[in-house]
Amino acid sequence: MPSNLIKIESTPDLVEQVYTSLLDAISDGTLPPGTRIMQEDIAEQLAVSRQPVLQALRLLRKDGFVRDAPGRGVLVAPLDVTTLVQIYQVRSTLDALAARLAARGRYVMDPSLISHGRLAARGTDVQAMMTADAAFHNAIYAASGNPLIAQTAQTHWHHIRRAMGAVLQVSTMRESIWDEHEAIARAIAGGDETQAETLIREHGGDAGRNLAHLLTQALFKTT
Amino acid sequence: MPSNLIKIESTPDLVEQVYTSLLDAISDGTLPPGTRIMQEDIAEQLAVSRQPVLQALRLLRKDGFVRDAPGRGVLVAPLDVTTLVQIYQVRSTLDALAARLAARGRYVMDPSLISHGRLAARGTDVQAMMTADAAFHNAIYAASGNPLIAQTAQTHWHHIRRAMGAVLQVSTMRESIWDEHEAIARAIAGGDETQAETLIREHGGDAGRNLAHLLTQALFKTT
DNA sequence: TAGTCGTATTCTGTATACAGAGCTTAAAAC
DNA sequence: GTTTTAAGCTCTGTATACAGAATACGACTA
Repeated sequence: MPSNLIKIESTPDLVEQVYTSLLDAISDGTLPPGTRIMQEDIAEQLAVSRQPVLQALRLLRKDGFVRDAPGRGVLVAPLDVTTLVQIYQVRSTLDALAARLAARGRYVMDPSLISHGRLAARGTDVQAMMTADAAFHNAIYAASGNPLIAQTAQTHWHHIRRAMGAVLQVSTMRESIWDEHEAIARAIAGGDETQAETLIREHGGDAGRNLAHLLTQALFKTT
Repeated sequence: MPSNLIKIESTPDLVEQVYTSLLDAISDGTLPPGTRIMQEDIAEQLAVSRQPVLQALRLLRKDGFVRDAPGRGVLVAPLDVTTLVQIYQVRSTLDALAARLAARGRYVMDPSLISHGRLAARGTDVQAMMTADAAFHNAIYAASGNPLIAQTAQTHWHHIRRAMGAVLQVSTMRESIWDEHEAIARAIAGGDETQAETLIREHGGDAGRNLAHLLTQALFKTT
């Protein structure tokens, strides 16, 4: 029996659902930093018992999205610039590793990733810009052949998305980053590991400094 | 009231205890790869209910120490060389980042870390060797000022420890690595970021290749 | 009026109870 | 004898129940 059937593995798993639901709410700002989270509230809103909520919160705590408020349950983790800079440091490094590995394999990227990105960058849909950016970087992670990179970066991505949402500035996603992306893709396809690594490291450094700067301003403004 | 009392914060937290207990057992080989884990067994052995065990297993799954065996609960993750190489890739990269940051701060390492390491390397206590090695690298992580690095590396450390246990070879920890360590420490103290990064990257690459090689042999031998 | 003690409420973490899904085994049919 | 089907068992995931800890509020005292 050849059977090219797709494996079925959609176990609903309430914990997983609660996890993604809360993660989305935290990432997109529905649950702002500092919000106190009570298990019972969440459970009621999602129409499940407290049990899956408890477990999901524990996972979120491990990822740094919520933190303990001893005696008062958990809080949505505050957004601070220091943490963001640290995340960017690690992310840029992993990006560099992924780019090097992808270049070693002379990975040729789908050109539509870049053209779509340019298109989004010229528009006003911030959501689309972020999606295109993520797609570009995810392609490199996948090409690296090391799933650990993608997995780690995925978590970072949500943190960054949260910071971006707080900044609200479209300028974060200027179109010139797609020139950088294109250069990176070229270096990878050409097998120039050093060049690819250098370019993506600068790229990440710029993005990190930029976002940190904007976030600082945003936090000052509201204070 | 001056009160120099130590802050009390030892919440026993059964989940945490079960987590570390299981993690230790997996890391040191008490629970070998492929072992089937049943919640009820663990709960009974640790004299807790199934609830904390369930949550601890979920955390371990997120870290990659156990994996789903649909319909049969969870299994201790198998040890395969590919995964180990991937872990070393990420770990080496993070080490390089940490070394660069530490060098930027011209961090001067406690010399006893190295002298103790040399002492351990000359002995036969494998446990002591691994502890000394971990202490050296952790010092660099701490000096980097980026807690995210230490946190991620901590998980990797347990994976590596597991592989080392399977290899059982003392030669893994040859004394010459402490020459490398010393050179790294010197580069960091001298503020030579590039040198520190290069050295620790080679160091990690060597260690990774070496361990992967030994693990391959060990796995073949038992098969 | 201010401070301190006590009580009540609230929320978490753990234990027990329940229901569903999958595997195993045994029996029956071809 | 082999294959298929059905029943029983086992194990997980979720819900409910229970107990402990911390906070907040109110009353009492100085």
